[in-house]
Amino acid sequence: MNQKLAAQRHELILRAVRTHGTVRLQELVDLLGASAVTVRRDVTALADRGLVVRVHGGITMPKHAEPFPRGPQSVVGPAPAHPLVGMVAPSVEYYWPAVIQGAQTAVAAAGGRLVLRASSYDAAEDRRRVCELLDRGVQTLLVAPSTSGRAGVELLRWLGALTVPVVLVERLPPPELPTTALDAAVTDHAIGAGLAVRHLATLGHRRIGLVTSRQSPHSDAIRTGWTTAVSSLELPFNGVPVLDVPPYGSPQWTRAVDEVIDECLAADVHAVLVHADREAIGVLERARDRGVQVPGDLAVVSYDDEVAAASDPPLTAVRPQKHRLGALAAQLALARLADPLDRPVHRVVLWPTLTVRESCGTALEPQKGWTS
Amino acid sequence: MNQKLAAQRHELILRAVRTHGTVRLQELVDLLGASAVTVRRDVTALADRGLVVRVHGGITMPKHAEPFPRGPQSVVGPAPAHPLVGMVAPSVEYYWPAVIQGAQTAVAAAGGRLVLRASSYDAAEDRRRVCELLDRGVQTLLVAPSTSGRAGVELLRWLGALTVPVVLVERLPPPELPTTALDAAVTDHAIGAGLAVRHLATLGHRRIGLVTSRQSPHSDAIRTGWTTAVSSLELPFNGVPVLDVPPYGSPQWTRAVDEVIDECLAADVHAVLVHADREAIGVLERARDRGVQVPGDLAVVSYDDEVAAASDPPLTAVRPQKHRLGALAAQLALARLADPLDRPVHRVVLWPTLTVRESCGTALEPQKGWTS
DNA sequence: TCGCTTTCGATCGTTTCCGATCGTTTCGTT
DNA sequence: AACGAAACGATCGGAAACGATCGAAAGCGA
Repeated sequence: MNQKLAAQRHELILRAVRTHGTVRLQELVDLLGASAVTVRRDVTALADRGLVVRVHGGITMPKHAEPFPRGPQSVVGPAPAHPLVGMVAPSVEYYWPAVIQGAQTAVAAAGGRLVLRASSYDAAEDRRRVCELLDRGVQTLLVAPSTSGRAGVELLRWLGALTVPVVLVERLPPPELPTTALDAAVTDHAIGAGLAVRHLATLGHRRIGLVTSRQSPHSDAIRTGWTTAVSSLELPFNGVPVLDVPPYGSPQWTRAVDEVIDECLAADVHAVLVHADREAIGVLERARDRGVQVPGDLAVVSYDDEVAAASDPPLTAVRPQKHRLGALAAQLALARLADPLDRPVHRVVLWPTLTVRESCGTALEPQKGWTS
Repeated sequence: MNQKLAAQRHELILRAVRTHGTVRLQELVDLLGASAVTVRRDVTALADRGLVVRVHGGITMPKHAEPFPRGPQSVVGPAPAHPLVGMVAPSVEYYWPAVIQGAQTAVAAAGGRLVLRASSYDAAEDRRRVCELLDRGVQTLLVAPSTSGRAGVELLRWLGALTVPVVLVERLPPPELPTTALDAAVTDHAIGAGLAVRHLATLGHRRIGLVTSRQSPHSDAIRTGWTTAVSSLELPFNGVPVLDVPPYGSPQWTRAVDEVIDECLAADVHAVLVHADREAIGVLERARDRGVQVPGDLAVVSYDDEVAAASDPPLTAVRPQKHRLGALAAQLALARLADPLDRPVHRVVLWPTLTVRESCGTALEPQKGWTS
């Protein structure tokens, strides 16, 4: 017929699925006079908003709970005796080993087996790894996918449509997909950053800097946590350095750390939160080389307590509960496996803890000019 | 008939097996008009999901499992032999009985005992009840305190400083106390409201009203959920009534409901989300008295599926998982009791589910044409 | 009018679904 | 226990649907 606006097409699609219950995509093409790819686009848009459900070859109404309050039909046969659980972690070098061990422990405790595939912060590779695991025959999945960009949204959409239960680890569905009904276990890194800021504040610091490493998916949360804590404690922002540094060991590394130390001291900032142990240790090393006293001249809190205890001086560190998080995610998956239908979506948030060591100095020297 | 979508076939198969109890595969071939191998594939897929049970030559209903198939799980570490768990609920008439029962079953399953004290949405009384329970010797507490106002903040601060573990139920610390390190189990009422709005939208409504009851602590969350859903679905706001009504049965009740109905019909709004079953049932009654057809003239979704099934017509309702929530809170408390120090703060969020009944007029008779 | 963004459509390679065939297994009857 | 009929599982090929990419057309602001 003639050109229609997107909103009109959506309305017609909804009307059709409403009256027929299920509609074939080809029928929509005839009905709307638009091309198949356009109809597909419309349909995915509606599905993202939770108004229809995509099936191969067409769409149906969203399926909700049965009107008849029948007894828990739940158990699909008792939970398998030896469940095979798959896991896709974006890295096995940094942060994730502890999470993986936690999941491993929990799965083993339930008499099952965990099969791991490593990915590399890339949506396409994440998907390939998941496919491998499905071929391998896993009954449920723990995934920490890349959620950024269009590919990330696409991946989440795909994960949400799998037939095996999926639990997101340290990830939440992006805001474009508000109704993606996946269980998730995450750490509240913003709270963690807040813990560090508050600790430094109780030690008497008022000007507290922040150093994050580029390309970490948690940096954003840490930055917002730092910001809200600083503002809710009514600490000053202006002049306080907030810096990104390149990866530890890269060519520009030393220069970047020097810059951090210089900017802090120049801005009368004697306390910093540094994201990631490696980077914090690097700051410690460089400070020692240059004769900057830690914690005397500069108090340092590390975010992410991997090797912080072994530094010199030992680093006070925010400790995400990675082992517990992994175990929790595995428990969520196993529980969902035992009751895939009636069980509502679970979203669990763990707080990090703060481990106080020596890099902040226990005592606060009496501040001059302590006002208001 | 001719070609059907996979989802349609699955639906028909489920319907057939539900009405007949057991179906021969050949009957399904005739019913669906598909080849035997296709039917077999469908049946296999359904059996994998646990929806039917395969037998030679056909399928049967899955045998219903025992009501509480949950095994002991997730609680790590030795818990006290017979823990005494205290609980303070703000009401024992509305919403809370199911939560209390859930906590009761979980505590009993762990070999402990639950001691309940009822309060009444008042911070001072909440505190008195907690004190009574502490005198009674409880080892851990489930509390749903009043969090509003200065008294609420004060109460939360006090709860956070108690020596026994405290788990908040359906409450979070107020934003003034962002670091109050209490475990909590809450329902995401905003998501629940979104579910209702989306359901009405798929049924074709674009102007969707909202009726909340005053003085309910959940009303705010429901209102924001309604708002975000309406805006993310690009539904209209202007002219759509958003109303507060006095408690059901109060003197102004009838007048308020009349006003709701009048405003809706005057604004061309034929769908409303009503917070709380009682109020929704009141709307239904008044509509019937006045000759307003439900769902013909006005589709109603109730928030909070207590008695919604028994109304006339039965109400489609958003169902917070109260029983599970209570059980979850109790498990959190027991786990904290077993490991009071290292265990990080746990915040668990449950999504409600939507139970579709008749008050919205699903209206679509899905495909006749098969024998009964 | 130009340039930018958004929206829609055509094409192509890939995936998924469906049906036919064939050999094997299971059930009921003798 | 033996037999035949029905049901089952595996494999293959064709057809439809899907996703990705690119390009054209329309809307919008300067």
